[in-house]
Amino acid sequence: MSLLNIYLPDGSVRQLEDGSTVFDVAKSIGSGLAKSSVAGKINGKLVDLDEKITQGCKVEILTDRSAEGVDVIRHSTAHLMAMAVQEVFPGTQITIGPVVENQFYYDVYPKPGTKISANDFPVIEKKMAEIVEKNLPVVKKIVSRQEAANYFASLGEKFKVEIVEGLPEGEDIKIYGMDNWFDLCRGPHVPSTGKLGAFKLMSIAGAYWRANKDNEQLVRIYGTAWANKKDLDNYLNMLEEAKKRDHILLGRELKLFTLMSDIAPGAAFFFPNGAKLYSLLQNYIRKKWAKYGFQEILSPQVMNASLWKVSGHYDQYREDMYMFQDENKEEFGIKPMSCPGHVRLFMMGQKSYRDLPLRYAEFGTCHRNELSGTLHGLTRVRRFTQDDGHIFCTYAQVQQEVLSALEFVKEAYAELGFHEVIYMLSTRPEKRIGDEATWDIAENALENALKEAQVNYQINAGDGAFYGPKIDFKVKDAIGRLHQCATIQLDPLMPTRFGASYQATSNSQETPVMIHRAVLGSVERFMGIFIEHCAGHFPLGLAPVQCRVVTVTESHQNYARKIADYLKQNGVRVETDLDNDKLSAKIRNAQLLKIPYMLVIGDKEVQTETLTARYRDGKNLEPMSPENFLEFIKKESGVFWGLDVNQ
RNA sequence: GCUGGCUUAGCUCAAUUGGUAGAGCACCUGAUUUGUAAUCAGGCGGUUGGGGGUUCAAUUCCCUCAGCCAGCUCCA
Repeated sequence: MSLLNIYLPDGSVRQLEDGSTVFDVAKSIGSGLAKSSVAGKINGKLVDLDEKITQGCKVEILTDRSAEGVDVIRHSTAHLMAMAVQEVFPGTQITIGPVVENQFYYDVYPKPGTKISANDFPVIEKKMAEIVEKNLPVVKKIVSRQEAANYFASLGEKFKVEIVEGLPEGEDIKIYGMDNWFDLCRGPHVPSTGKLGAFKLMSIAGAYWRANKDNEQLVRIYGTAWANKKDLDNYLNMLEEAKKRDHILLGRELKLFTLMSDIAPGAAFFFPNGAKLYSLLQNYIRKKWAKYGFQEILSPQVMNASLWKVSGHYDQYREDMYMFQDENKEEFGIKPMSCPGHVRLFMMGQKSYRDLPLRYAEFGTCHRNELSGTLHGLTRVRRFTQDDGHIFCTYAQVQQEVLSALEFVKEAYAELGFHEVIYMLSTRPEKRIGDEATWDIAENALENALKEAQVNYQINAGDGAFYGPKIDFKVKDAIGRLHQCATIQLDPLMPTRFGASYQATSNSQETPVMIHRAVLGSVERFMGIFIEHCAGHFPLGLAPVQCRVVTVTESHQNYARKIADYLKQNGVRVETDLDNDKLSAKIRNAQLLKIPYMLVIGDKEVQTETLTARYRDGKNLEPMSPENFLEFIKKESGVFWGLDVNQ
């Protein structure tokens, strides 16, 4: 018997007997690892624990503590659920059951006349628990295409037969089974059902076979599965927490905005408090524009169809644009984006290499007729305002400009309280225009900028736009959800389509490259994410109302007004509550509005000419003079002080 | 747009098998003058999302349109 050398992720070498499996590797490292292992990787490829190792391969053990390991658990739980559904509802056919973020689903085709609803979840979950209890081994069979087709045909599983027939000829087909129940699958799966158990069925939705509405209507059952009960509970709690933070709910409670979906679906109405937050965010970005060398411009809301024809949007996105004809039957469109207008503005007058890089920025309010089913609160809307910036430059300048844009994003998100940002470089897609040399230059420029900025980034191969590569950003919010906001895109196409040019040192006319970049993405969407991120407890500097003066009795009104006037004149966003309610009621009302500071005014304060500030966490500051409180507010507001134009 | 679920007062929700709607909060008025999350009393408020149908009778059953929610798809 010979020995096999295998390599572990840390680079160390280990020797195992010929015929050993991935599980044996785990055992050789430690019994704890073997116990928590659910699958493995050989040379980067996901495999089952019983997969045989080969000479010189790289082996990785996936435990239930790793993200990939938990996804294996989810996938196995999807199979478990499908098995249970077929036991509870005999005659149901199975199709596919993939893993999605934190969850899994399985599409099933119930026997005609059978209706599966969320009310059936307890029964299905109970059946699943029984199978887990039995700790059935998950067995794998390698069969030929014909064998697989025959097997599923004998069960009347026409969807499975269709999938099998679509697989390439000659390739081995894997089927996984528990007891007498088998499903076609690439795997890997957990070794036995005892590894499962921390799951919950979540929701039910309709779907079509192969996502085509002319095909059979399937029932899609969603569930979530985790390594253990604690992780499951954490996830369910996170969902509960997310519900409480829902920006639509908070938008109403905090009097920020309202949705009048009957008259303006996908477009919000902002109350004064919401409009204040909106303009504070805009002014914050304006300040950054100035710092990073952008000049603010304004472009029209409605432009002739000829513009959209040149830009390509007319052909590509006309259905989603608001188009209309004027009295001369001339066609116009409300802008779905600002880029073409910015290119046209760039083209006005002569441009020289001395003008580059030229950085234009605009709060571009755009309208896109998004499908009704996609609309949601502030995060998916038909009317939105992008903090849109376009840099016109030479290829030689791209790297420096991208680096500067990266700094912009990094700085802004840190200041806005998002401390984890994921950077992704999306490279050339299959369907693309432009020559390979240009793509090389463009991708290298973006990658070099990422390296120079010293940030970790992932590469999303093939996910770039058809005209150029891009850097996308995902920010993590307070409860761990990722949101895509900022973007930096390289675009040599748009300037070319419009024939934009500048005069180079060689006296020739050259086409500039264009960098699209947005930091917030859209003010609306960012606001929605921001509301949920801080659960309505806005940082002092961005709170629409920073403090509310509350009186103990009517006799304190004059002094309270004096305080409020003083703070207001000095740039603090302050309001008063001078009603004859009990102090406790006033505190409660301010608390419900999540106003950062309540300034309590009673006999004590009037006599000593002070105020007692109560923070929304319930703690009082030492009584202080209005002057000292003003200084305190200024300091606490940090970079956000002075953004309010009405101050 | 597609699939499923849903739509009752500003908000959160009630209303037996079909018998033309109630409560709390909010709001308004009055009383109360109060020290850190709800003072008391009275009052206003609804063509039950719009339209159509079945029925002696529809919030309830059916059709249709709109909107909302969860997914799908999409996100220039």
